[in-house]
Amino acid sequence: MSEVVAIPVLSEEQATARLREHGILPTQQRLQIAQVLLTRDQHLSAEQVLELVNATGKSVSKATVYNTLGLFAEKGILREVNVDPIRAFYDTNSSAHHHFYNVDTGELSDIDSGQMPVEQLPVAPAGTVVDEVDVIIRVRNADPVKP
Amino acid sequence: MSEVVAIPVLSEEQATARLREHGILPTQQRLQIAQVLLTRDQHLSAEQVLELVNATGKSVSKATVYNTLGLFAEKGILREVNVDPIRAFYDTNSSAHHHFYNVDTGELSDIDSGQMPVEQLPVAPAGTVVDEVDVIIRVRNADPVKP
DNA sequence: CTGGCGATTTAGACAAAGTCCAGGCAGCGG
DNA sequence: CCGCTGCCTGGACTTTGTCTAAATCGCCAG
Repeated sequence: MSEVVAIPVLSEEQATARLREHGILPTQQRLQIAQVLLTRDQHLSAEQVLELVNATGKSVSKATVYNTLGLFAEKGILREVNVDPIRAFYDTNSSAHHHFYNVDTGELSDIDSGQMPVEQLPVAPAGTVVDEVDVIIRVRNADPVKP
Repeated sequence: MSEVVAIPVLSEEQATARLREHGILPTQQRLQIAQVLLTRDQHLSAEQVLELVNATGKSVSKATVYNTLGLFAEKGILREVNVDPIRAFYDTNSSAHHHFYNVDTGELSDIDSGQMPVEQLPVAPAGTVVDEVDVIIRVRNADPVKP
């Protein structure tokens, strides 16, 4: 028989509220996605979201997952993180914070905001305004032994 | 008739020297790539490098360009910059510095190192060591008028 | 309740960036 | 000059993401 994995989901009411707060029309599929995503702070790629949603039973198409993640990011529910040139990650913690990226494992983790001093920003190039500041600290697994 | 564009290239001697400094065997193709890349500070995607090299007459295959850029990055001649999930950029300025990324134009520009205060780094997760710190400041074109 | 309409969703075709592979070539050590 | 090792190549392949045309949904006016 197939393995049953409990996937934690947000209640429909909570998900609906989150979407409305951000001016997003809560459709069936968007709720589906919001419910699996917004349960906790996590970093997922689009493909992972697709699998996760479909694992809950109700399936959502690939195109919709991509559209929805893009919409959520635009509306500020999610934050897109670019660390790997081959795929984007979406961070459910949309508050200002930075990331560690383990290049060996591909793991992404948040940097406690208190640990990263608010740095003084340089002036943006003429004709442009700052949109967002991303700090990525790339880390490697420490060699267990070193001669 | 076709337009003739002068592509500045490094001399073969200089390119050879740069490769040897970094412990890279200077083959025909690697020199070709080094000569067009290392003439000045620039930010290029792999596809752009491919076009650029082939525009000089001597052609190099796609696989070799990818392999070589990866090798150069590993050996510290280039720095890989991830700003856009759909393609990687290679920065010929390998010294420590950060970037502005214009999300409207896709333009990447260096941040003068004096303008970006050396921030105190947070402690890396257990079992890992810091490899590199990337700061990307995303900017948008300023709206020319705003009521 | 019913019709209509714009927004949303869908499957699947398509595109772009990058990787892999098997075969051929190059250049160096002997 | 020979052979070994590493390098290069074209082309097939993979992965991630986008596009399209058609079906469906949600919701309001009548």
